[in-house]
Amino acid sequence: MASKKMEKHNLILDAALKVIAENGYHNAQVSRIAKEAGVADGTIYLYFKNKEDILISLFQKKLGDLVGQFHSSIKETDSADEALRKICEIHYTMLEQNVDLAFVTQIELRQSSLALRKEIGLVVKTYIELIEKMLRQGIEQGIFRANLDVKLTRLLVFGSMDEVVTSWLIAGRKYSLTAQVDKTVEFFIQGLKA
Amino acid sequence: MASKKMEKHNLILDAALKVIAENGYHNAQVSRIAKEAGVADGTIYLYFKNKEDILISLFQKKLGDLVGQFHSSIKETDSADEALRKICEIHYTMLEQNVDLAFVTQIELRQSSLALRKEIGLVVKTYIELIEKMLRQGIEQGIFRANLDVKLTRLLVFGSMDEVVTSWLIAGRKYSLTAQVDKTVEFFIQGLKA
Amino acid sequence: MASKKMEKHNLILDAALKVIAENGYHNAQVSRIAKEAGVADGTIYLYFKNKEDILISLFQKKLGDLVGQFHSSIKETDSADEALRKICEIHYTMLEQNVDLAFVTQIELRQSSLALRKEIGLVVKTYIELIEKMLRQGIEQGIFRANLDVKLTRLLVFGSMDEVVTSWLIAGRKYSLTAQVDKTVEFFIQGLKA
Amino acid sequence: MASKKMEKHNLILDAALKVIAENGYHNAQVSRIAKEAGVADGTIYLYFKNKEDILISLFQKKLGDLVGQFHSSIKETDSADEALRKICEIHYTMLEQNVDLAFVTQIELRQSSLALRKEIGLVVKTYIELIEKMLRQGIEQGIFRANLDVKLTRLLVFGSMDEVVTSWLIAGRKYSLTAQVDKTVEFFIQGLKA
DNA sequence: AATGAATGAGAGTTCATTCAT
DNA sequence: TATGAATGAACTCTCATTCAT
Repeated sequence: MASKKMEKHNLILDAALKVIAENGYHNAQVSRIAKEAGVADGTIYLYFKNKEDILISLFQKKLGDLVGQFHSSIKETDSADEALRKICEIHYTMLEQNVDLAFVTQIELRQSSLALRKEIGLVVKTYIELIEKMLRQGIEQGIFRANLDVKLTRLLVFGSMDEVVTSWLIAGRKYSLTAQVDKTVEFFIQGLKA
Repeated sequence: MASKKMEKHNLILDAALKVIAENGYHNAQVSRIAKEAGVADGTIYLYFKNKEDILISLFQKKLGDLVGQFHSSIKETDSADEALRKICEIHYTMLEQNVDLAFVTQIELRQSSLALRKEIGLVVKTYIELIEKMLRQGIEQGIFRANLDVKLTRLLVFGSMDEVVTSWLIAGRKYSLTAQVDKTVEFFIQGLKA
Repeated sequence: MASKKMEKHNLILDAALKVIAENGYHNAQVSRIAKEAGVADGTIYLYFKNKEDILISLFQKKLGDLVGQFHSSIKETDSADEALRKICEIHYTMLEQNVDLAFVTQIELRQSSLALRKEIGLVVKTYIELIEKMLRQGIEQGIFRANLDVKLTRLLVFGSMDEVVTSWLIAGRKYSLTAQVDKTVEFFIQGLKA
Repeated sequence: MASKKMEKHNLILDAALKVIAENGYHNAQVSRIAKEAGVADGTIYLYFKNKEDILISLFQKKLGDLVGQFHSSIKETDSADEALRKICEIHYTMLEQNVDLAFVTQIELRQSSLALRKEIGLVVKTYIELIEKMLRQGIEQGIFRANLDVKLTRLLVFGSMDEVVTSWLIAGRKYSLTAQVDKTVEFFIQGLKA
């Protein structure tokens, strides 16, 4: 029962992801999503409160999955630099492997309503706090500088990776995103200094 | 003649900036901008092709002014680390001093159409190339690592600063953005390493 | 068999009355009535042709009951003025004692479709004919004026009482409706004349 | 200027009256009213806040005109029975001469939303208060019984006439409404008594 | 007999853009 | 140049009804 309900729920979310990725946020009409999912327009509203609810659910689920990946991949026993590498690796790899998701999260959903962007903010916050935790561990482990402002640095780290992904998408995915992990991590750890 | 035309042109752009900052992108109707500018709706179309053209012009002009600031502030003779500091300082200070502009560029205009975002991309690209130039100089001057991937690193640097500004806005501007310059630059130069 | 069928039939009608009284005609969705009756949406359609059929049945049954009351209360041997008093008394008392029914008949069902209002008209007609009969008897008994236009007067009598009930409901039932019987009947019989 | 604006305002109101009278309240779509008025759908919203606003304006204006008729026709010097006759005469005659208006006020607008019905109530109240004033004068003049409950009686008088008009409409306007004035007034004044 | 998930037609409203003045 | 009244396409959501189980 519950699984059957969830099945159609996911069916609609997947359809929404595809439609937004292909047509852009502003051309993702409910009727188009319904058609892509193979259900009637009204059926959408049996599973979602309104259009915004679809988008919020989409973001929460897909990005929640992503954040889940981080949590399950990074062990407490990892050294902070290993953890940092894993974070960057998962971040780049996952989005490279799910281009639709990447487009939707990096480009399309950013055009959305205030309410949606607030929800997005909440999910992103979880991720940013994961980065912060990693930074704190690095300081405790003596691997990272003790005078780091972790609240600021977590933004610098997240913002860097986020910009790299967006730029890769906009430029047309002409190179491997995953191949940028090493250099990105090296920048974080070593900085620019000769 | 031409200057009179430019006067009203600017009048409309300033009105657009104010209206978007106050009401958000999705509530910035042409009629509202016209009212704020003190002209009739139709007059807008004597100076701009369509609504998108207003926004593109707005971004080009305001952000162009900003990029101009960078070019005039940074001298060829600056050492790369001095240049990097200036870049970050101007970036943070200018946006802290122009909150309307900050909101519009960081939050509101990102909800816009593909065409606008492409235009934004062009202006931002100029800035990113300035960062790249600074990085190259640093390498030549032996201040920055020779093995830097400048195409990647320029994104890491820009993305970091961009995220810090956005986060500062969303969080409600509860602290000084300019006060983050030192730690930001130190992160870029020293990295995380203990 | 038949009684079992009627049981659920009535169950649904009672649910409809309650739902309309509580939520108003425009918020009395079939699904809400089904829920109140404790049956599935589809079950409704085993007992009623469509939504309008529920409402028509509701009105016919409930108002039919009311009209039945009149017929059983008024004896052939009553003098016309006694009969008139009984009619008014039952009219006011029954609706005062069944506020839900009063709201539904006086306020909510009047917003309904043409077809329903025609059906309502038929039931009301029976009542109006009862009033007419009473008037004829009064004339025969020499109690009422011989030159009365009974077709017109029955409307004047019904319309008066109907308006009093509606006004009492709209004003918030702040006084006793039954207490208006004496003065109403006196108006009918004596008129305004000093 | 103002008159030009009012012209179109009235144009739309007249179109609404016609469309509602011809198609019924529930088939009076905004697009249909616009077409009847010979304007674009959007133009409607330059003159009215929303659909309900059209209907409220319609009722206020048309019924306001009617109530105005009463006030201008009835002189202070009229004896109460003359005034009563005038009220009934205007009531019946005006609606007989404006069948569209009669249909809309007696039948269609009663199916409308709560907000509209509240507005209708306000206009009707003015009329009912006029009836009350006439009754009070009759008592003062010694023409009407001193023991009349004017608050109740005004409803009896209004309800009677209202029902006669509605019945005349529903029955298909097969007889003259104006011809009912004499007998209606006689009923009010003399009552049923032989 | 009973269920309830699925259907899909239908309508009010906004707002960028035009064009007669 | 400037106006601003008029345009009309486009889209979300509701809910009575159906039908496979």
